[in-house]
Amino acid sequence: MLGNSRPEPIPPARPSLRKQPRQARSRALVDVILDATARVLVRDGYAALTTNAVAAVAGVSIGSLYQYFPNKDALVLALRDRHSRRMHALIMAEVAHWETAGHDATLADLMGRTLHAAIEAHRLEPALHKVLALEAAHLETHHEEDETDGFLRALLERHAQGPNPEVTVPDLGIATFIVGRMAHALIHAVVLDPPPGADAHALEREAVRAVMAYLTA
Amino acid sequence: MLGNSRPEPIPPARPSLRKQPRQARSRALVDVILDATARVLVRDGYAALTTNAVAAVAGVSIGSLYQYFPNKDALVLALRDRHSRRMHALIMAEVAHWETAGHDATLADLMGRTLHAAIEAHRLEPALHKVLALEAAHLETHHEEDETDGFLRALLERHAQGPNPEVTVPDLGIATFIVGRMAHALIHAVVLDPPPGADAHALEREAVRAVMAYLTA
DNA sequence: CGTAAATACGAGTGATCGCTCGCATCATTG
DNA sequence: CAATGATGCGAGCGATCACTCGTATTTACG
Repeated sequence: MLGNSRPEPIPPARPSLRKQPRQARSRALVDVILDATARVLVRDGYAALTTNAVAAVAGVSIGSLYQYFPNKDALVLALRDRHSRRMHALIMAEVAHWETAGHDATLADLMGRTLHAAIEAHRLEPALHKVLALEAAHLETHHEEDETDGFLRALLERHAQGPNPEVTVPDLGIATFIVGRMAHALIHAVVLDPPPGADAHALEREAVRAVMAYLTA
Repeated sequence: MLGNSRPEPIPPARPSLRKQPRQARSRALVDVILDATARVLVRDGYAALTTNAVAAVAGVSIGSLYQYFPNKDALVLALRDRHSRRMHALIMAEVAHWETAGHDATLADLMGRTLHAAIEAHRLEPALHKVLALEAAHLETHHEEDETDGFLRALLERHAQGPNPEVTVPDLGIATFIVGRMAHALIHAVVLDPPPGADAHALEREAVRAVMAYLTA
């Protein structure tokens, strides 16, 4: 025995949780730490985010923090994951809600509802979302957008077929790409950075109009 | 005399150049330092950007660097300014070029040319532009976008008047906002983050189509 | 050429901060 | 009620890095 009793011989490429919190108190601890991370991030920005500050704001010891997060980036990544999951859940709840109700909506209707749901989801924690989008963009990208793109593509394909297609775009792959980027940018613009004094409803209406105009031009 | 001979009693809010480079060699030095900043930024990212590294890559002393830049942020800000000015100059050269030639182009034509010029400008130093957009977004915003917005608004206004307006959008203020964000996002998507295997020309065409579809829907 | 100003230098300093480690406390299990 | 593992603690280490300051070199200019 060479005395090497490390439980993790090879650190995982994706820095996530170092140790699984088993008991209830430790699970609560992880949540409290992520809450504190969000507060520091929103209040002081990424540059001022130190592990010591997070621990202090969370009211836990720096040692406890490192029981569950291998490094500083893991903290932000975990927070972003939690935030993404919450937004995604919100959107999917909306979508599920329609499907129980009437079917066969027009593309304009579906797109309007989808964008509206996405916009509402962005209003969950807009300040946090803005900081994450602005200052955590250099961290490894996650798959939120991939999922969104899949959803979008399916929606477009469904309405580009049949005898009277509503979607008149030449290339569905490119169209998905363009619409994805457009929608993302417009949602952020409308929710996180609206021009001063503008009406939120009008902005949303125009964002939907922009997407639909492209698809059905 | 209390011996306080500091030339800058109050540090400027905007950290720019600490001292004006007067001689040719010092002007060259500033340029070399900004070049080095760009290289380090592109190669290693913002997190790894240290003033010592920049000085080393530039082949100058750390002391010389601080003769002209009051702090690290000033370095990045100055680089971004230089980069913006170069891009802006490229675009304006294009615009001036049309105006000497024929007039009275259609909106679709003008918008296509404008977006094309912007896209070409983004191809100047795409890697640098990407890093700046992604990792220097938290620094104070500059006025590049304000200028672009002014240009855009003038363009729209010119084509929203008269008996047969090409622009059919309800509110010009909102339209400028929407088009500005759309164009910005699509240009970045097309130049800095195109989907693998996609044709650059097709992407550009669709970007223009998207903008025009919104304006003339 | 002489002198003063401008420029260039780089070792070193002070402060910050990510992270460890040895120990205390709490929960679980038999 | 042990005994064992899980959890929690926080002083402090080690490394990094922005930035200073005293000095050396170069240029401008009469």
